[in-house]
Amino acid sequence: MGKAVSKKGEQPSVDKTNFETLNGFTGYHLKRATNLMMSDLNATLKPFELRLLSYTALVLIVDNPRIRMSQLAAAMDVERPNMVVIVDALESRKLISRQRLETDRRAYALNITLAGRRLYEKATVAVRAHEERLTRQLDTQTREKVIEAMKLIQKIGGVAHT
Amino acid sequence: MGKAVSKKGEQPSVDKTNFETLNGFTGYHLKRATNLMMSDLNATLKPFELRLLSYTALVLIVDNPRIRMSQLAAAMDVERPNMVVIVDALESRKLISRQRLETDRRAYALNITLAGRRLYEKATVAVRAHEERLTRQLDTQTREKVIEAMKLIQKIGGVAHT
DNA sequence: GATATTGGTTATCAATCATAACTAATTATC
DNA sequence: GATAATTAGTTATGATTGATAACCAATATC
Repeated sequence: MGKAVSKKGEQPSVDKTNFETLNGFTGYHLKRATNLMMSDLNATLKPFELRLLSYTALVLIVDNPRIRMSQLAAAMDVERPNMVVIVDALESRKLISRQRLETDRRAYALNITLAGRRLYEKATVAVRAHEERLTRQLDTQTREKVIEAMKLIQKIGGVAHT
Repeated sequence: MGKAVSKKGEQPSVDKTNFETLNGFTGYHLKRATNLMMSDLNATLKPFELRLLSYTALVLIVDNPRIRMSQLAAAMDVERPNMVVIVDALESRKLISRQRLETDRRAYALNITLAGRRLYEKATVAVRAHEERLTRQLDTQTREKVIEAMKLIQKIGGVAHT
């Protein structure tokens, strides 16, 4: 941390930064907090050799047995080509399995393996601890309110859609 | 929560995706909402040929006249090399000015120009409209609570610190 | 006055994300 | 029932972003 340059104090900017305008923006606070949480989450997942997207895929596969890749990609808002590399990595570690669908032989049914489930369990314990650690200062009611607020924001959808 | 899981484990995944576990994570909702807001923000700034970082830099320069590049970079959590290109772009559009400090001739004092201030004003009107649009469904009290919660999360700082 | 540190810069590299184009299989159209 | 259009997955590639190393000039430290 580089601080403590208060010799003369003639320069207000050298001293402390004024965040007045930015502090008025909800999006600003959201982004800062989210960046922090995501960085901490990735650190939390590192011991399991997982990252945000691979962990999310694991979770969704656990919660949605036999999910297809395209559905997974849509659920995660990830382009299909990028989904492939994530799924490839998980499969090559034998955490999930691809299985051709009899009903549609283009598609794969993705399933968690035993090893995958075990990793999922361990990682999820760590993720819950990470969540608890970062939201400890928020009482349960506030946490609920925040989640509700985030859901409302997502419902609106924004104006940018190209 | 009503689920459409009617049959035996046949193909619930083809129907609707189950987000049960993810929905339990605060970070998940935060990230989704933030992604949406940032995407909408960038669309909002596009007509002004600004993006998140260049707009943020403009704001901080307006609020902190004569700020130095390094301080700006620290305030924005941006590496200095990346700050250079942002400042370069703003300066080449004559929205800000570099001025050598007499007290420290290595550093520059960054200042907003008249054109820069005008663009800042216009862009900020648009950004406030964007914020209003995306948080309209939240009453003032909820908005305050969300911001407070985000500040608390940032205070904790996380465990990841390379 | 030699050494270390800081502000800014350049060049470069890794990671992330999006796009185009292809195959194989399925569905739609006539 | 042949042909066209669409979909699932894949490959290759490109754009954009963010981080690192090394450098120069100026200041600070001893």
